[in-house]
Amino acid sequence: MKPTDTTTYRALNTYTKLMRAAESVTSRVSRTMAAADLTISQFGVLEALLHKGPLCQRDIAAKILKSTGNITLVIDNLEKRSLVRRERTSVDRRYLTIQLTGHGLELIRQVFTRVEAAIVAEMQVLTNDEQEALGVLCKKLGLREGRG
Amino acid sequence: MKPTDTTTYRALNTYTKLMRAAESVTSRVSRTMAAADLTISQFGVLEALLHKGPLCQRDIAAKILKSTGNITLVIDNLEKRSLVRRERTSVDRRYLTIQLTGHGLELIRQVFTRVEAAIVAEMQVLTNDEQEALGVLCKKLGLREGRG
DNA sequence: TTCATATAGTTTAATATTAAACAATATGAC
DNA sequence: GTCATATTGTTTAATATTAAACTATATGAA
Repeated sequence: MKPTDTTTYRALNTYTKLMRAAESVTSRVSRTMAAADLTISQFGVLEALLHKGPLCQRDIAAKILKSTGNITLVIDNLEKRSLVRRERTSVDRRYLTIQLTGHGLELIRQVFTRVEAAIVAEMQVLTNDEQEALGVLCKKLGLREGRG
Repeated sequence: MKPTDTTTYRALNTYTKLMRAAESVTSRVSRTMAAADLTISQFGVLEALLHKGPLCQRDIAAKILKSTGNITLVIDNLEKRSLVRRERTSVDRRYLTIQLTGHGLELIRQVFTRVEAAIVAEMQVLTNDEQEALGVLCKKLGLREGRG
């Protein structure tokens, strides 16, 4: 094999394994969300609100890496279930502040606890050092430019 | 922090970085596919056919981790563009063998070359050893049971 | 043979997702 | 103030995705 081929081969292999791992872990962890009738996006929004407090839709979109159009729909659906509520900001009337309702807070606390446990369980196949190492490597890959 | 908290904290951190890295890399690499008017799924199907030869839809579904219903649609769309064709197997008439057309083969070869280059570029932020290490860690995470 | 069961692929209904066009509001130059 | 430009969120149209019900075919036991 020429050096270029080796390089390509290694890169493709690593890429494939990264993608498989992410999809595999996501699909298992998301079952916990589905059990509470939450999609991954819905969980992402509620979790952002739980840990960051009230946010405008644009910030939520940036946090969960979805389009603002999509966030409008996700919030619509959460609002129908009274898990969040929209509040127009008085300072800048373009903004909507999204807040958890009491019911929403209660739900996301419960579900987050279970999702957290699922994630911990997933990561237990790696030692502490391996987890740290994986984190460092992933961070390097994520650092490049571009949406995402 | 109690030991349990440290464990949880580390697991959540690693999980988040893994997801971010995967989404980030995917979103950049998929631009190369979009430039050829291929979705990630369409590219996945064509690439599977390129490297594994003709496959039935069930095997394709397993390969790209999508439902068989979805594969039906993806193949429909590729067939409309004359990139693949369906052929009923004579041995077992339930199976459809999906084959690349000449046009499809030509396209996926070109696009795969560009996607490959994009992936190599992404991975160049890591040294060879880091890529190998990442591959090993990801493989461990992907090995658990369950869909995906 | 016949019937129960399994498997491949399709269809349907519900939902998710995006890009792009749009409305409402804000900001800043003049 | 006024107008050009930015920004926030919504809508629309096109597509993607899944689960579940369904059709057609195959397999194997009695």
